[in-house]
Amino acid sequence: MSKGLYPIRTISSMTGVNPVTLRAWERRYGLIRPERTPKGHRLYTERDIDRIKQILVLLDRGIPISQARQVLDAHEPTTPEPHTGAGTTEADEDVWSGFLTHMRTAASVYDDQTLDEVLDEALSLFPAIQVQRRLLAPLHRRLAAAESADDRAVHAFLLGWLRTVLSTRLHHRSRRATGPRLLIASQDTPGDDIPLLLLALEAIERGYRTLLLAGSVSGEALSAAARDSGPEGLLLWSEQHAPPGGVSAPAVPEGLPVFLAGAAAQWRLNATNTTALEGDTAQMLDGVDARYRGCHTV
Amino acid sequence: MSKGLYPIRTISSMTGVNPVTLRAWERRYGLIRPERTPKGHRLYTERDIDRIKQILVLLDRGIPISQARQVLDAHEPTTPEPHTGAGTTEADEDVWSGFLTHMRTAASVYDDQTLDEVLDEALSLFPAIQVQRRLLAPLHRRLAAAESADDRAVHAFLLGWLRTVLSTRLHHRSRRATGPRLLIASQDTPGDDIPLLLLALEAIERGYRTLLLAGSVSGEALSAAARDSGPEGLLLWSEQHAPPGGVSAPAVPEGLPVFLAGAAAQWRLNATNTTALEGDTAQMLDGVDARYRGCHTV
DNA sequence: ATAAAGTGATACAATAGCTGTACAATCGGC
DNA sequence: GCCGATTGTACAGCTATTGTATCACTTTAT
Repeated sequence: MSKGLYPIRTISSMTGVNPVTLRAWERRYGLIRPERTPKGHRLYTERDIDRIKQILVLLDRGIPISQARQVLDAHEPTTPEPHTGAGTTEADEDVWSGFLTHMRTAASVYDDQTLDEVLDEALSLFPAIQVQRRLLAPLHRRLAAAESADDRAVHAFLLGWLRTVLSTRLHHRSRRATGPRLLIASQDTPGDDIPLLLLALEAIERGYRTLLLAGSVSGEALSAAARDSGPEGLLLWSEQHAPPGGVSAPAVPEGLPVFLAGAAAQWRLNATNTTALEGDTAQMLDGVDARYRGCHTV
Repeated sequence: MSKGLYPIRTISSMTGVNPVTLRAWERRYGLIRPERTPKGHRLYTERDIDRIKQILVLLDRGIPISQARQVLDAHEPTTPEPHTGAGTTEADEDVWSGFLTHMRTAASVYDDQTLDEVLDEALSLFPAIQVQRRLLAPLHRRLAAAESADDRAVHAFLLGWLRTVLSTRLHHRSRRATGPRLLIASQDTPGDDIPLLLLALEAIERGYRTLLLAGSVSGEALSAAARDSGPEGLLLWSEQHAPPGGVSAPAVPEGLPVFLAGAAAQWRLNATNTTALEGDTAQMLDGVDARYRGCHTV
């Protein structure tokens, strides 16, 4: 598998789709979102090419381009053979649990090559956000509660792998976001920052620009960062059941919205402008979205 | 002189690439960095010719010249460049300290975009191993001793960025290695695993296959990993001044060489087959090399 | 010694890319 | 047939990329 980064002209000649059209698809439907060079030129990967070819198949079947995204996201399989275009959700469940089992097996023998391969396969079949929610997040949850020494070793290994994979994605994606700037920080002892990474990735998917401060960040340090990095929101994650500095939020610039996630959502703070986020990653981000709706283009 | 060294005109006629263009590629993208005569004339090796031919293939595939480096780097795991110490000039020193200042400034305003850009520039001028040793490692050292709240916040930010950058490199490179398998682990509280990442990267550069267990790994978990992942060496990093489990090394399979690095190098263990590693990252790996010399192809 | 070739720096032109707006063809519903 | 929505494409006004030309020197080789 040769990993290349192709400019739009190459993609156009390989797929037969006019560059203008490719840009229109991206702008209007977000169908393919290639990476960008620092100056904004699009860089497509092989995966994008596959996706475009899938889209062409859909168009050929008479599916309007505006629907293509939903069809793709709902996992119209790569093998375009399904007699029913309807929801193959049961089959999907099997696919996910297959992936999950495969990955857990690979992890238990410390085989990161296989982990990579399974992830690649999942990403070629499903949109990234689904893979995060339905494969990586459950994978992490499953091993976080490790008991035996064996499991804890596997957990440490998997944590490293997950962190690498997720932070690489974060790094790549974060360049082109344009929405409100969110400072995402954790105040716990570091060690397992995967939930934070998943949260940040979800935020990026929704257009936020994120700045991640994982690990243990003291209240003062957090205040300094909130002052100097000029965020438009502060998302604080903690699994502590009480705020470390008593009942007051960290000192933040006037008017900066603060979101509390994890166990921190239970904190009773007498601060205004503070929102508690509950539920899973997606629901938390819904809460953030609600705060900015109408004020910013997300 | 088994290897030929050719001047630029020869390379140009052999590959069909205009000398001016070759110079531009070198200046703009650091694509090929030939040796130089004392007076500065370029001397290309056969390997450079191969590389140029690969580049021509990439161009033919439609990959823009500005992306060729990334693609090549992703494919060719290691460019062994052992002659390091000799060519260090005063001008180089200035360049490095310029990079360092630039990065520290960028970090202090939480500007990861600029961090990326400076890193790209450094990587276009120097081999990766040099960049690790002379830019990333010092950058990390400089901020690890942060005192003020401001500095600690910046440190947390930089730590995240460094971790992402380093682990991405590690992830990419580790696929091709074929040497002895090293299990690299830390037994400290997690938080700052950058030294471990730097160590693992250096190991990869030298051809080892590495398996990294960062974060706090208990002795039992470590034993389990050492048993199940089938390593040919165990490199243990710790900043604790005494081994957590008393004076015995973690139970490892019979005959498995164990290396101790960091403060752990001072541990007095009554175990055989144990080597203490001192000095900087490169010196530590020299110690590991010595252990395997003649037994394996590194 | 003199010509040929190399060096960095700067500049330039041709091509290609970006965003945003506009427009025309097409399609489904009434 | 009419109307609005959909969708591919065109164009304008910029910016970016990239191969090459040129200049003023320096180095090398005959």
